[in-house]
Amino acid sequence: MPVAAINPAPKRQARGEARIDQILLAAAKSFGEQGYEATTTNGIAARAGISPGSLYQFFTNKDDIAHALATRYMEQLSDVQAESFTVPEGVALDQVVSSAVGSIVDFNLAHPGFKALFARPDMPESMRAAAAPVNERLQERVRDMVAALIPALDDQRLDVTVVVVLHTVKGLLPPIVAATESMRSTLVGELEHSLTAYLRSVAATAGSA
Amino acid sequence: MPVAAINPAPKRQARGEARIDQILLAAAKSFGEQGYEATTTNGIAARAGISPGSLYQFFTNKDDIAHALATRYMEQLSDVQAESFTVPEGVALDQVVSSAVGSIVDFNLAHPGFKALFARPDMPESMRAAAAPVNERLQERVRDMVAALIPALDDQRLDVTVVVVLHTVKGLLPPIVAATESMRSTLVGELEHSLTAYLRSVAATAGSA
DNA sequence: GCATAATACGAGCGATTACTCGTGTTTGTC
DNA sequence: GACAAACACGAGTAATCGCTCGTATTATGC
Repeated sequence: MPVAAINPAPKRQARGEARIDQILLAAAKSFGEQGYEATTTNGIAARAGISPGSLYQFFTNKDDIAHALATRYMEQLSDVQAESFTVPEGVALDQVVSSAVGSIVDFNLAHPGFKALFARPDMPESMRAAAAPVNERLQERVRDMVAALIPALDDQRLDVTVVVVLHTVKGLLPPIVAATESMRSTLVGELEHSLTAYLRSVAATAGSA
Repeated sequence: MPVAAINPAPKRQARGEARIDQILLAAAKSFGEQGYEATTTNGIAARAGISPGSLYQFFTNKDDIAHALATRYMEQLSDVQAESFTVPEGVALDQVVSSAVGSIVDFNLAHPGFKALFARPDMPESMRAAAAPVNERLQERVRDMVAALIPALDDQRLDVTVVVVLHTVKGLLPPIVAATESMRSTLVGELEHSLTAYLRSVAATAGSA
């Protein structure tokens, strides 16, 4: 006989799928506004317009919500990155950087909870696990992008460069998201400026190793 | 008659001063390891080797501990910055950057709680208030440094440049602190590389506005 | 030595929070 | 329409945490 499923996954009805969407949306807003710890599950339920009990029919605990949110972000990010992170041959470095930075910033603006899963240094262990796939995915994409831009880089230098690029973006996302619209575009431009200057400099010294 | 002091500050004995040091040290370690929210006041007390009641004879609440820690960091930072952030005339840009980055990294390694007050984007409001003076102080220093390095920058461009520099460092501090020693020096070098490339690029376009 | 203030203790209080459970309602299937 | 499964509710529970308070000990000034 087959091992009995501990949690026989219920067959979701359309109502249930809609509830899940509401819950994840409410959670994303709360995470983005107050951070993970300060967000209460009862608060998420209230914001989603349901009772605490209903929330726990779709998610086993608070971490599970963060995990589901991260998974969803990862899927949506894949779509965005498929367009904006590929490097067509013969395109200037600053255009590639601009495209990638733009898509990440837009994604953060459209998904307010994202930065809580991506740009935060000291998360509780449980949440770090939930956010890990998102970070790995981003790292791979940035790695491919940098490798395409600067083919002369050996693997070690490539790794270090990816860390610098990724964490530079992480560091600047909070002020960018918090800024007013005009200030935001200034900051985005300056982030692109910084990354471009760095990558050009890396490229200039890549061959002479 | 004078207004009665609500909290007549007790005259600290040598014992009391020593306790305060123990408490702040324990708090710094806990904040650095687990973050602010996950750190419990009873945990700080236990780590400091005292009872919860004793802790509250020196601090009115948890925020007060963070505030005192921030104040202490600010004083110690002033000493460090006085040496390493001043820009002697005729010194190369990359040397100034290297000195400043080195001092900030060393400070973080020596004071494990610092990054919880400096490099974290989504803190609770109460803690943001405690950390604000530290951030302002750093901002001023970086501003002075950049202004000395690139005198041609107008005020607006200067502000933006400072934000980029400061948040780039913020973003890279977590991986730098977490890295092993050899990886750490590589990352520090690369952070200096990035900042230098960016500032040189800013300097190159500063006159043509 | 004596009075006063500072330091020390730790059990426990009040508030908060993640999560449960008993019960009732809606939806899909035949 | 009948049955089961999915959905919904919200008061309640157990555990945690910041903080208090009554009491005991140690240091200081005279």
